[in-house]
Amino acid sequence: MYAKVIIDITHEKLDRVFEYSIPTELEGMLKIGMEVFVPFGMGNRRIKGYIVGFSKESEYEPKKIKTIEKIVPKSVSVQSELVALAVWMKEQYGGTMIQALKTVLPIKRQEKKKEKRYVRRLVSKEEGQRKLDEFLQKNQRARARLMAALLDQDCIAYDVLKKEQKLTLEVVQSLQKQGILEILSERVYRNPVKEYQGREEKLVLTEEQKETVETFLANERLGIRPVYLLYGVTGSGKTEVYMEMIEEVIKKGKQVIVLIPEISLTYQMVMRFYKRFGDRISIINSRLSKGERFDQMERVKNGEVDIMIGPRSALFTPFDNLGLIVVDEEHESSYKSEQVPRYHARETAVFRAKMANASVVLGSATPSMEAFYRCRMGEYVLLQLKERAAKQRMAEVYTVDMREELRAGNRSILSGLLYEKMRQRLECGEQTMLFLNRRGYSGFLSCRSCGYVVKCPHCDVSLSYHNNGKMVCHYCGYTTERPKVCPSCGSKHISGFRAGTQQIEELIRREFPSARVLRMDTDTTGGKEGHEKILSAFANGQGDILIGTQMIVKGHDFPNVTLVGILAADLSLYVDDFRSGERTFQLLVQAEGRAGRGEREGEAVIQTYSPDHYAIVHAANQDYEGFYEEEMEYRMMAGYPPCENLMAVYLSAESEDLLEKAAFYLKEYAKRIKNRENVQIIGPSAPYVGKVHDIFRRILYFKHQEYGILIEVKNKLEEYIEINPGYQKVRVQFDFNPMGGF
DNA sequence: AGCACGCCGACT
DNA sequence: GTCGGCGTGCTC
Repeated sequence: MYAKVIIDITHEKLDRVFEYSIPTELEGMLKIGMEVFVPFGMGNRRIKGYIVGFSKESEYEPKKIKTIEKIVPKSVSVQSELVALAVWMKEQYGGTMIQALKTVLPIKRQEKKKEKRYVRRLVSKEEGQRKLDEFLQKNQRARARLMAALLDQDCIAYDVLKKEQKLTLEVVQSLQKQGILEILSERVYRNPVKEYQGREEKLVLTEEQKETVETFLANERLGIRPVYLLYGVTGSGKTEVYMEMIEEVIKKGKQVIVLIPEISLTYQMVMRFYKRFGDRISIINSRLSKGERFDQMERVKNGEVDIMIGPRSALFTPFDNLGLIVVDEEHESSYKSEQVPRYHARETAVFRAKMANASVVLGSATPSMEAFYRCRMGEYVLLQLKERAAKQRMAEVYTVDMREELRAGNRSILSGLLYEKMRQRLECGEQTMLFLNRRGYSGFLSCRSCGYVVKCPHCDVSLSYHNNGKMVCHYCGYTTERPKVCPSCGSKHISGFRAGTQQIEELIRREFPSARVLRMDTDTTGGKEGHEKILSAFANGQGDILIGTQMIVKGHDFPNVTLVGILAADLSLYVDDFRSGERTFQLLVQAEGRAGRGEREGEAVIQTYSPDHYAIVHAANQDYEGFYEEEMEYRMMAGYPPCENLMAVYLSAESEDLLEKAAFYLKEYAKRIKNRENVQIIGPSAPYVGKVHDIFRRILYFKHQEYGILIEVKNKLEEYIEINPGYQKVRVQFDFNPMGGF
């Protein structure tokens, strides 16, 4: 029996499994995920490693195989659980073991050890110069390089030296011995939760909320820990329900992970948890530096934390007694990783919870087709909140057919109805949100005469027009001047499509000169702080109208908003993707849900060119189940998830020729292996964006009812690619049940 | 990452 | 010749 071990040294070259034999005294005691000490290298240094698998036969020369020394004392089982999770992820989503392990154990000792080392010169410039001459004379080139660098700059980061001057630690240490320099290390500890404003008094739950919590608690008492789908309309107080459940779980000494989509990690949300649970919570987000994240993980390991809140990576928090995982807004596409392994945090949460015997609560006002389907199949338990927490009515929704507006002679972006309603709001001092749906759309520049569209020369997408007169590629950042005449036909009639948030802002300012207008999109707001500022300004009543894209739909509660206008509701409908209907429905319902959260009732106006599309009709009626049924029919007919499973294979290469060959042969190979299982193969096709950064891309799709069959196909293809040298220069990635990731 | 091996210039 | 420093390659 041999064990496959990953060595705990962070280095590309060592990023693979090493085989070790198992001594008799450890036979039967070793499990996947355990930490063991192994002899490594010619000096047989004792190094920690992780067991990731076993095999009867060795693939390596048997006489060179060494033996595992022992199990690391009190090696926590947490990590073993996470390594097992990585094994599962590798199998489910493709990629290498290292990639999976790195996802699951993102910041291990590396950060601790690194602590960011600096090298500082101790001797005077003159002394240094003398040393430099001495090194040069002795032909000690590496030392001379180091000395020269230190004369140039008194204090330099060690990794910079290593990279730019190609120096090794040994060289630095020899100068340290001579007293020429010192090695410093720096460590900052910062808790991202800044202020503390006293405890929040527990809100009184509504009957519905109580019932929901009671169901959870009853199961909990019986030790039944299923996956719940908490389907609650917008404003029904799902967070209150989570907090109630969380409190119960941590009372029993267990820990909780709360996943939230990156964009809704608002200050407001964090403070709610903080007020309720104090500093036993920890938050990670992408703005945190690696060191800060490491500190948070240290707090977890020291048992200082019961609740971890964060985006999908928070799922890998090393709790050793996990009791509950909450996935808020489970339908959000940000739960799907865009890097290998392309895991879905919802599914992965369900698996981790199963391993740890914990519950899962998925929450959404517009559940994903997957989650609701699983409820219908009896796999998940449905918990429902049909009413808003303060009994407010849902917004009254009006649909405006923009084609009719045009026929009636209105060429404005605003329909007559929306204009009129906005005017009323301004009069009575209530707020309006204008939501621009521009998913899969950017403000491109086109020629009215010949139809030419200005495109990026490196990527297969149209360039976006920015206010400063520049054209920018959103994929590679390529920037160019806005052409004055059409590069193709020379016509002067080349102009932008007037539908960006900027254009809308200008129009609104013209139409309502007295209104205070705020705008929020990626261009205007410098990162998260900027968003926060604009949102809280609007919440504080420092604006009458807020214009924005997807982002304004999330997070903040705006009690004074009584009107939501949705512009170009159907723009997201015609994206080439089987989820476009679902995504449109979700966007619209979430946007409608912003209206009427306070005391006054809300209204929403949907402007669309396809008022009869079922996604828009059901969104206007705020009828989730109606939408679900109809969407499900389509998915069933077309064989899309969740009825069947879909595996996308993304291929990319610099040479289009090579790429096409690679795709062709991969398909041919797949045909040979899959026949007995009746797997449907589609493609290869060029994706919506066929070229990025001068790298060409193709997609192959595999469809089958059984996820397991697709995994088999994946494993075979991975093997084929590994063996076949023709794929050296072709990147291949697998994406199961994709969410538009290529 | 760390260790050995082999190469190369400098010094005795 | 030998010694010490430096670059390279390997680690089950």
